Amino acid sequence: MYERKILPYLNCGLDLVGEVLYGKWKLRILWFISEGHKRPSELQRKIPDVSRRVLNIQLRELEEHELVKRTIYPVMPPKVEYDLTDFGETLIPVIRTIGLWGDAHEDRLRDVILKQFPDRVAMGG
Amino acid sequence: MYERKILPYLNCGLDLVGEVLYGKWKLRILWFISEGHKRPSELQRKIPDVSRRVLNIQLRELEEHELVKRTIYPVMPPKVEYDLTDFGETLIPVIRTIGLWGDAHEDRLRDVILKQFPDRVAMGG
DNA sequence: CAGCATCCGGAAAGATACTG
DNA sequence: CAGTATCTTTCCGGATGCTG
Repeated sequence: MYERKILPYLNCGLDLVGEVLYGKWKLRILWFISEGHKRPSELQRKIPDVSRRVLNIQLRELEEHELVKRTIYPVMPPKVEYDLTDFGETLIPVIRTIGLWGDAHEDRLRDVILKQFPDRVAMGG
Repeated sequence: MYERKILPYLNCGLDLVGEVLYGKWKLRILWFISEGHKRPSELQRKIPDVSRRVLNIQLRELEEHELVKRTIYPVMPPKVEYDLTDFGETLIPVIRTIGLWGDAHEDRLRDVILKQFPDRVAMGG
């Protein structure tokens, strides 16, 4: 597990949110789990660009931040499911707001992001 | 200027937002600028934990993403002001939503974040 | 005051191989 | 299927010093 550096700057809600949402895939992970409990393999299928290792790390962090909870079924083969906690549920409207803005401005966002990489391809991952 | 790696995964609004908001201080920078145009030195006074170099870099990125615009006054000593663009303005309600959630859950957030660092101090930056 | 150049430490994320 | 351990790359963010 990575250890984030000391955080003396956490003096406003914005920074605190930034802390728990820090991580390249967390928004999408939370979003998918919000659809209903998900198994790790499902999440990876939904987010194929993330490696299993990083997926696990970010799930662990979300778990430590009490946004998701993990249920382990003692069966063979192993089965694990992730759900949102009640706390995590409260975050979903926020993520939804973010996603809606992103969707509403998708074309422009793609433009301004990709103009930095004129030689690179965006889609087709 | 940093160059982010190739981005084949940008296939939903959530990812796109993550891309333009990626950066430790961008939420707060945008938030402060949304109060009205700000000079770099003002921003640094408001966010003392950020170095001038990083502040400039993130301002540049926000500028490239067309969320803020920079006005240079040809005077001596130099004077520069940052404002939100119209595009940037549309993001403010989103940031506000994020901040409100963070404020509403400030205590709990501080708990879950800091329990990872039992030996460290949170405030007083 | 505004901003850039250079150097640098360390965290985030990726690749691979392995265990239960 | 779920998860960890190790190694490596990328690159974010910080410190300092210089220019206009």
